[in-house]
Amino acid sequence: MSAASEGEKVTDELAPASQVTSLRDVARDAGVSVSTASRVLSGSSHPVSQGTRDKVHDVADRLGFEPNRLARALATARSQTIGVIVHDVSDSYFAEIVRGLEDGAGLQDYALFVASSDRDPDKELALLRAFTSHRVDAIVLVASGLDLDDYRAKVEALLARYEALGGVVVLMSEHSYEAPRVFYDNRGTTASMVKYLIDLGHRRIGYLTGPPELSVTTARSAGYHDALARAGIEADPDLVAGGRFSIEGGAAAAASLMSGPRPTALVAGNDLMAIGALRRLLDLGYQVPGDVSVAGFDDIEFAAYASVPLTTVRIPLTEFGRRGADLVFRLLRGEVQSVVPSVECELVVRASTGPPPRDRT
Amino acid sequence: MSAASEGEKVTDELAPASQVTSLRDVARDAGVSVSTASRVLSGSSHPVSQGTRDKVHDVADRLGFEPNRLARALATARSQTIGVIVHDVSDSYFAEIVRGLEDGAGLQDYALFVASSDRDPDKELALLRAFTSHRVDAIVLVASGLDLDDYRAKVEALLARYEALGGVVVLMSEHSYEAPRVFYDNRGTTASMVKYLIDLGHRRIGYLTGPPELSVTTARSAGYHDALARAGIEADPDLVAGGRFSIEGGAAAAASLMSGPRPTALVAGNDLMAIGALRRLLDLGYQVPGDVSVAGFDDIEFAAYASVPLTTVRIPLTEFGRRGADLVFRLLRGEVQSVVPSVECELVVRASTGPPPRDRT
DNA sequence: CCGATCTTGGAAAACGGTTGCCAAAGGCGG
DNA sequence: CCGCCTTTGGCAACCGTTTTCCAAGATCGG
Repeated sequence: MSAASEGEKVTDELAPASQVTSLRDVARDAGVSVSTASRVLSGSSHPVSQGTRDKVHDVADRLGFEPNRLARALATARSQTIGVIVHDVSDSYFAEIVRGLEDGAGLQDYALFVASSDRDPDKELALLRAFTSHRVDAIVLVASGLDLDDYRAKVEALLARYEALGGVVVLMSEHSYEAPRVFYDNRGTTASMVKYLIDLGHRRIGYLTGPPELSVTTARSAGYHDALARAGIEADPDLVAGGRFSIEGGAAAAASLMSGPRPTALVAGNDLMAIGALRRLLDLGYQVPGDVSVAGFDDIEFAAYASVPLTTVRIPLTEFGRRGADLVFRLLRGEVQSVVPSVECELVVRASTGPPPRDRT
Repeated sequence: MSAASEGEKVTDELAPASQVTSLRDVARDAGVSVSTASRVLSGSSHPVSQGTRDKVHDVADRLGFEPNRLARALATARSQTIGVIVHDVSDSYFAEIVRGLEDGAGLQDYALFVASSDRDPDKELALLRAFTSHRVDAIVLVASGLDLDDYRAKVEALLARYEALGGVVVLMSEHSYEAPRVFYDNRGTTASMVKYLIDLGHRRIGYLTGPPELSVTTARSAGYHDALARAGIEADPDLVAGGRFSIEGGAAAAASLMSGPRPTALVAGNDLMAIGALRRLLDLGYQVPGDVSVAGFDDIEFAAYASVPLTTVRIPLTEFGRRGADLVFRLLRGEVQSVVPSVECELVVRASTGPPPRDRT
């Protein structure tokens, strides 16, 4: 029977080889050309009859076909990806923003690359290069810019090259580079926080500031000085202590201020610092807000659950992220050139602030 | 002079067109073939003389050439990307793990796609499909599996298809799918937390459990029951209250338990729930740990800074993430088939737990 | 001084899609 | 019944790399 097996050649059914199913397979099975299959599956505007259309879809479903986006990207020059650079994803501020970006991107079937720069210039440059190499359709910088000259020049060169390639850049923080951005008012909002404390009666207000090289540090602490100036209070340099934008940074800065000029209120550059300050003050035996008031900035989710519920400035972080994504897509569609949508912030008064203690004006 | 301009044809210098510079440009400028340029720039093992090598590198640098990874991926079937699915990036538990994954991936020049599934089966399936489509080299599931039958079947089908494509799957949570995973002991560790409270003298210990359909919920609450059984304490179903794995979920569950069976200690399914419970208990006028002790699980960064510093189980989240990345690469290199590296957890005792109140055994 | 061996570099075929251009077929009015 | 227009679908080039296969030149022992 099956003796002369050698001769038989079933050319047609030969080698599906358990390989990944490609458009070619779908086309073959559906009895159409690859072009037609592509047009059906990729939502092209080229007309294809309903019958053919159904046939192709059926086969694609049956075969579990998943178009290779790498190939598609190569052909269309659109990768359907966005690169996001944050300082640290595990920092709630950034994590919440990323969440918003992700939601916005997901709606358009875009995927998000997320990377942390750790405020390291070299790492940031490397990330920029990597994203360029991956041909992301947009780069979103939510990490604040660094005020370092040669770093700035390099970033600008890289971003320019990236944009020349057709990429879109969106800024979500203070940055020297010129690009469309979505923002909120760091300076003005910090000023209103400080004014709020002044109105409560505080005169010796300390400020816990972030790393000096971050652009956002500059903006926020400018707000602190604005408010003091407007109230006619002379700024005392000793009332400002710096540290990293972290819990430990805040704790250390608070401790140093308390062992020195003894302010009646502390405004922190962000919630993390405020939370650290709070804990340290309590550990040192101070009452909050009885002896000293503490205020933060950002309103991360935990602000309300800190040692003492924190008075802070509410930035709608997730919404902010979503706005970022929206801006990206509007730019990709060529709808806008450089709008600057902003997001409103508001003071959230919780338990950590109150009037200054009686015994010391 | 330049009258008969039509005729002149400068074929050579015609249209650089300010386009993106490709390998072809580099090759042309360096006076070598595209293949040679590729070999130099992509670290191929094919021998190329040092002279040629230098020439190519020089030109590449001068032109600011960034290889198109999409094209490279298409040719090599390696995209140098990893897809990560978490429940929610803005949840510290996941954010810290993602950070570890990112660090590990970055070391190998891999980029990370991060997406949140929100515990929504459909969304999770869509993400799986999207990652497949983007041809990520690995998919890491850090979101816990859902115990829903037809969802499970679909996930398994999708993952199988993905693996058939050459992809690697790594699990970082309780999941029914069979794949290499890195884990920690949810059940045993919860049991030791509960035992710790029993040893402190507690007998009526409440448990704040997560959503029943999550595999991790099952594992952790099993640990709670193990410890009770071992101590010969009869489990009281009324001492278990469920809720979402969130601050609000914990607050609500705690409130319901206190208005009912009045436990002397509360063990939460995770830190978020514990933080919510803590706040609510304080608001209701209870002393923690005077009236009731509270314990969490995970040791997210904020655990130490909650309303009362939280006793909890420390999972080295960032390290855990890094292990996940390591496993991915070992699998990609074909070094291992299915190891199950684990990470050690330890009890961290802070201020939120103590002996039960005197007046009630 | 010659064939064999090593180096080095190029041509061309993938990888898996998209799309401009063209042709076949079907529908239509005259 | 015929020529023309409109659908519909196929061919083939292209996106930017990698890699296989091959050839030319250099090196070298005999």
